[in-house]
Parts: sequence; C-alpha cells; structure tokens
Amino acid sequence: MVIINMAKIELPKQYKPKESEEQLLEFWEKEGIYAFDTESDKKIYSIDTPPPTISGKMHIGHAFSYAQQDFIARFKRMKGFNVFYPFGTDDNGLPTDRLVEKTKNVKSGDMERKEYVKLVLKTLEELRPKFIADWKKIGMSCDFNIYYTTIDEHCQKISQKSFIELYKEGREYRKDAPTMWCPECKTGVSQVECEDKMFDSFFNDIIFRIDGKDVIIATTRPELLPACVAVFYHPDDKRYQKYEGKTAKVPLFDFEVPVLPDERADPEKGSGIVMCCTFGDQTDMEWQKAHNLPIKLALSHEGKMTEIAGRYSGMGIQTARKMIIEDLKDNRLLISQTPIKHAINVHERCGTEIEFIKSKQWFIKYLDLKEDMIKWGAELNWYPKHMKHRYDNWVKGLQWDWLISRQRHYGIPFPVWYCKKCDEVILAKEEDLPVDPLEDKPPVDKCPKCGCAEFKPEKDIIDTWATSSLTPQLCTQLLKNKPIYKKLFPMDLRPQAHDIITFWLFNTVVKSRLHYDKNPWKDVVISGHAQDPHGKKMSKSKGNVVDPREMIEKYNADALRFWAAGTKLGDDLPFMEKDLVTANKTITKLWNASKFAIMHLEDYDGKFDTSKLEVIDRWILSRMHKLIKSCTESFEVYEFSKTKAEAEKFFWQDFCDNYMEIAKHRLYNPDTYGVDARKSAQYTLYTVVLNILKLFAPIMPYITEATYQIYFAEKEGIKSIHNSSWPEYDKKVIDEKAEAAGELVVYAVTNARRAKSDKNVSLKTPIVNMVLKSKLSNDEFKAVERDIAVTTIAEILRYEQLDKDSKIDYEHEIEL
RNA sequence: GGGGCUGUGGUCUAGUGGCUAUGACGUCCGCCUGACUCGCGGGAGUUCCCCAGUUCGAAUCUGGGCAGCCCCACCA
Repeated sequence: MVIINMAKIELPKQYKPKESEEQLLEFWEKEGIYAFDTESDKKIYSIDTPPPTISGKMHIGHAFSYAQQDFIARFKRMKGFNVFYPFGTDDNGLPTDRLVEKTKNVKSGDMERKEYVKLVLKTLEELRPKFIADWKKIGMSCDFNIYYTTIDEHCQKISQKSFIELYKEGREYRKDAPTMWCPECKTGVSQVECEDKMFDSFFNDIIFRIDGKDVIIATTRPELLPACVAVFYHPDDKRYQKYEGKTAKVPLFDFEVPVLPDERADPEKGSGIVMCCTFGDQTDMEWQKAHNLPIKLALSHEGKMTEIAGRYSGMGIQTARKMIIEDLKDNRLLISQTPIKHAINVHERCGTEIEFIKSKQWFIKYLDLKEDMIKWGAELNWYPKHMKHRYDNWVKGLQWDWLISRQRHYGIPFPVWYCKKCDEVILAKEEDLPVDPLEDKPPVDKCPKCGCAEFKPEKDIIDTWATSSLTPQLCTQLLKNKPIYKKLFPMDLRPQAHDIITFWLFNTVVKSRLHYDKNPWKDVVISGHAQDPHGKKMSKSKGNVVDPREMIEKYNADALRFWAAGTKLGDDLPFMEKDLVTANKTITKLWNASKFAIMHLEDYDGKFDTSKLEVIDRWILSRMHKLIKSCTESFEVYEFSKTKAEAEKFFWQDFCDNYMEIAKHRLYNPDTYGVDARKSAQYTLYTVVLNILKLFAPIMPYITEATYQIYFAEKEGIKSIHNSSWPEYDKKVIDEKAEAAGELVVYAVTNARRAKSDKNVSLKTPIVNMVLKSKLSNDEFKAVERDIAVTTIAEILRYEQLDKDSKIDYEHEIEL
C-alpha cells in the first residue's frame, strides 16, 4: 500500500484577490523585486515610461495602455534583462495649472508667481501619493524609487539647460509674430494643443463699396472688420477682374483697402470675394506676408476689441459681433444671414476659440528639418508598423516652428534676462541652474553688447512639452552619478498610446536629435485606446467613461490587465464589464488547477528520470514546448495578446479539460497503476503548472505570484515568480509520436463524452463496449490504452489499426 | 480634401492562400465526473461588407465600391 499525503499544505479554499493583491504589493516593494540593479553587468532593457499627468485620477485608457507596457517590462525581466523602468509624473503644464485654479478656487494671474507656484507645489504634494498608488495597484512593475516629476528641480535644470544649448546652437529665436492664442488661458498655444469643435454660426453677406459699386462679401467674423487690410478675388474670376488696382471701402468703419488677386481665394465659396483681416485665420496670415500688408490688431490678449474697433473697443468678441451685425443691419449693409455649422479651432484644454494674436514668443526653429525628421522616424522600429504613417503625416503637415513660450505663471521659467537698453539676451550660467529670472539676478553686471547695467527678466515659462520631450534625459540622468548611467541612453523602448505620436513622440525625437544627433530609443510600441462598449471614444462629455479604480475594487487588477491583453497591439478595445467576469473565471480556474496540482505534489521530491515518462505525459509536455516557442516569439515582437490567447487555450483546454482528467487516475491510485506512473504525472504536473504560471505572469502578476508563493517559490529557490526565468523552448521535448497518441486519447475521450451527453447521462456512466480505429500501431495504442479505458470508463476496449492510405484518420463505435 | 486602421456566427474576437473558419460571452440541451456550478459535457448558430480579378484553390492577394472609427488639414 502506497500512502499518499495530500493534507499537509494549507491551501486556502478560495483565492481572495483583494487581500492577496495588497499583501503582494507590499512584498514586492519590501523585497525590491522590481528594483533596477545599478551594479549589475546584466544586459539592460530601458523603458522611457510615459509620465501620466497628475490632473486628477487614472482613467481606463491609462489602465489599458500602462498595463500593456507593463506586460513587456515583466517579460523582459523574466528574459533576464536588468530592466530600467522608472516612473515619473507630469506635473508641469496647463492641465495641472487649471486643476489647481479649480480645486483651490484661485486665478493664477491674480497672484504673485512665486506665491502661486508654491500653492501648486503644495497641492501636488497632497495629490501625488494617492495618484501614484493607482499605478501601483494595477501592478506596474516600475522601480518607483527612480522617480521624477516634470516640475522638480532636477527636471527644471535639464529643461533650462536644453533651452540654453539649443539657443547656442542657433535653433531658438524670439520673435514678435502672430501666434495662436487662447484668450481664456491668456497664452500662446501650439498647433498640437488645438482641436476642432463644431459651432453654429452665420455666414453674413455684407456690402463693401468698390469703384462706386456694392460688392457682397461673405464672412463669419464681422467683428474683424476693423482689422481688414485687403480684399481678395481669384485671378481667373471674371466677375472681379475689373476691380484690380481699385480700393474697397470697409462698411461701418469707412476706410479703404486694396483689392488684390490671389489664388488662395476660392471663387466657389461665398461670393467668391473675400476680406483679409489680420488675423482671422491662417490664410489671412499668409496673405499678410505675401502681399506685405499692414498688421491691424482688432483683438487684445484678453480677447477684447482694441481701440481700432472704435466704439466697439473693450467689448468681448461675441458682444462685438452682435453689435456690429445690428449696426450693419441698421445701415442696410447686411444683405442676408445664412446659418451654418462649421468647425473652429479651439484650445483643447478649455474649448475656447483660438485667435491669432501678435506677441513676442520663443520658437525652436525646425521647419528646415522636415526631411531629416522623416529619416529619423524611419530609423525607429515601429510596433505596429503602420503607426509610422501618423508620424510622417504630421511632419509633412508642419507649418509652424515650435512655439515654446507660454504666458503663464506656473511652469519652468526661461533662464533668460534681457538688456533693458538693447534687448540683448542674457543666458543663465549652467552651474546656476535652475534659475528663476524673476527672483534671481543675471550672471553679468553689464550687458556685454552695450554696457547697460539694467536688465529685465523673462516672465514667460517654457511650454510643458518642451520639458516632457526630454523624458529620456529626465529619467536616465537620475542615475547620473552611477557608472551604469552611460549604458542607459539611447533607451530601448518608448511605450505610449497613438494619440500623442504627433507631439510627445515626435518632440522627443526632435530634441534628442538636436542635442545628441541620435534617436532617443530603438523601439516604439504604440497602444490603442479603451473605447466604450459600442466602439466609441470615451469622453467626459459623453458620460461614457469608466473608472478603472471602481473596476479593480469590484473585480481585481489581474482581471483588468487580462482584459487589456485581449487585443492586438495598437488596436482600440471596447470596454465591456462582462470581459472582467470572464477574466475572473480564468483567475479562479488558475487557482483551482494549481491547487489540484499542489495537492498532488506534496510528496514530490523533484527527482524523476524523464526517460520513464508516460506517453500521455510526453504528449502534454511536447505541446507545452510548442506553446512556449510560439508565446516567446509573439512576446518578442510585443504581441502579448497572442501569447495570452494561446496560453489561455492551452491551459484551459489541453491541460485542464483533457490532461488533468486523464492523469487524475494515476495520481490518485498508485496502488493500481504503479508508483512510477504517479511520479511521471507528478513531474509533468509540476513542470506544466509552473510554466503556465510563468507564461501568464506578465499579464496577471498577482494570481501567478500568489500561487507561486504557496509552493513553487521554495522548491525553485527564487523569491518571486517575477524574478524567475521565462520558460525556455526545448526541442528535445518535442515528441510527435506521443502527440499522435495523445490525439487519439483526446479523440476517444471526446467521443465518449459526446455519446454520454447524447443520452443525457452522467459522465460517470460506464461504456459497455468501445471500438477504436486509427493509424497508430498496436504497440502505440497499447501505451495509451489504459488512459483511454480509465478516463472514458470503458469496460471493453478494442483497437484496430487503419490502413496507411485510409482517408479516415479515426473511427469509433461506442455502446453504452 | 489628405492619411491611416477596421469590417469574420446575436456581441466581442483569432486567423495574411489550402483541414469540418479560433476562442470568449450569450443561447439551447444535459451532468453535482474524488480542483473548480466563477464548474463539466454536448448542440445550434457565420453569403468571413459588396463586386470584379489573380490562382488548381481566397476570409486571407490585386483593383473598384460601401460602411464605421481615428489622425491631420481646410473652415469666407
């Protein structure tokens, strides 16, 4: 009698994710499981983690995209890399600024810059720990000790240094030029910060006097009439050619402007003749430049009408528009109004219509580099490939140099003063950084150019993107004092979502090129977006947003990650709560299957001569190694969804539904089937379960670790599954003959089940008589005969070998 | 207007030339089989968006449509 002991290991009956996740987080942190080893010689894999904006809370899109990048980090770690995976928060910029204005109910403009910045930093201190906790909870395996915030001193220094260097390279200039301006935020904005919004408006047909005749001109912006500087028609437009060289009298304001031909005027639009106001839109600016027209400013920085608007000055845009339309009507200068819906550029942060206003701004000159930019993009490895099109498309469409100054209080100051007399730019000294010119003195006593001893500080701040485009420097320079620092840059990976290819990714490439003439990373991995269940974009205004924290609370982090692994890299994925239910089932199944295995492994000493393996064990092991090969190949090219799907299928179907059911009998009854048969199953169970856990570990770090800790950690002698090695494919384990035999077993078992199901009887019901036919030899059949008979409960089992040329591979007869 | 992605059973999804087209959810029928009812077994259900072509053979390649989504531009 062989005594088997299954009772010693204390196994919790159920997996309790909430308790488990909390404990494991602590364990990982305490043991430094994800710590970057600064002393190691191992190959480094460095990740330029996107710093999430601290403006509030994590949304489901974050959870989705950060989970995906974490899969990669964990995979690489198990592959033996020393993974450099820092964490930062983006606390710079308008979103933070507006968040503080809102929550603290202040206006930054009404406060001293110093005071205001203090308040923001204090608010951030309050918000940050809670915010970062969300990222830890979803199981991010960052080294949270390698941390930066884009507003801290370290980052200010690097950002200001970047500015100084680029200035010295001649890449930066300051210019009084029309720029896109947000009257609400009272700052210049760049091309990427704008978005389209549909508005109801009117096409107003108003009368200009040209050469003694009434000419109708259509406009949506009558309030810009005082800034009218010319009137344009298309050179081929016969209706208006006769007015060439004449002047047009602007209604209400009664001044004359030239009538000029220009191809940019579209004869099809409106009346075919158009007014040019400085500045209504981009074309106006082009016209102004091309025809060397004067610049008239009808709008102030606050979005109010200026003095050239005469009696309308001081009014807001909307009020002025209304008044002017009234007055045009009263003077019979307005022929008609056609209601239209049209898209207008608005500031994405506040939804305010963008105006073009002349102001002094800092730019990075880069329009001359468009061809190079395309080359730089082509040097990156894009995953998925097609995402590169977005980069190229953006570069081709670039029309402006990079506007980097912002007229806000909160942010990183320009390290610049100007000579009061000659406006010479005085840069801070590198060793003094970071500086705040409003507080600090310039590094010179006299202007080197004119000798003047008085200076004025730059009040503007550097746009947040000009800093966040330095993340590779921001994170790697945290380890500047360690020898390993040199090995961190260029980095291996930039993971991010596709919506910010055009700015964050693009800007980072540009900065890295301008500074180092090198790309900042080798690979870019682009994730998609989480969508609502109907495949629509989630947005606060639509009210279809899902809070990931609620979902983690209701289900668990692994379930959310499991969902995030459910789609091809780069694809958007609809969020459906039922997917989390499904995920939970897999988690439970994993727990139960492991529990079953561990129960049977209590007396297993790890020693087994694999030449004695049973055929059916060789079958599952062979299949497992094929799985390992495929999963590894998928993961290497960042296709984690394939890894997940294949591992899941193998686990659930091959292993649980088939293998375990077949092997059970040997495990429970060594007396009947022999100790070696049991040992063979134990070896297989140990190997397969451990490897399944490992394959799932990057996707579901909690359940796999929890299970690993109960049994395998001690046996394997490695503290955490996340520090263990990724399963390795072993060609020697592939056994086609065993697989063929296994297939016959599965065929027999499936058909036995079907026969019982057809009769609506329990699977326990014995089969009276079963005949099996296949191409396996009689000896090959013999090796699995017992497995078939026991699993199907067949009382009589006969076998016939089919002819080699038979068209049929299997045949069966079953009698219940 | 330019660019890109997608279009597979009721729903979501796998599948880049060749088996009865994958899996999940749902649905229907049955089963408490010594890990698991968050389970087990089985069934039904797909003109693989449409048209044409290439091919011995197409969900898969080519061309042309149609539809959805996203990005960019224009917006008098």
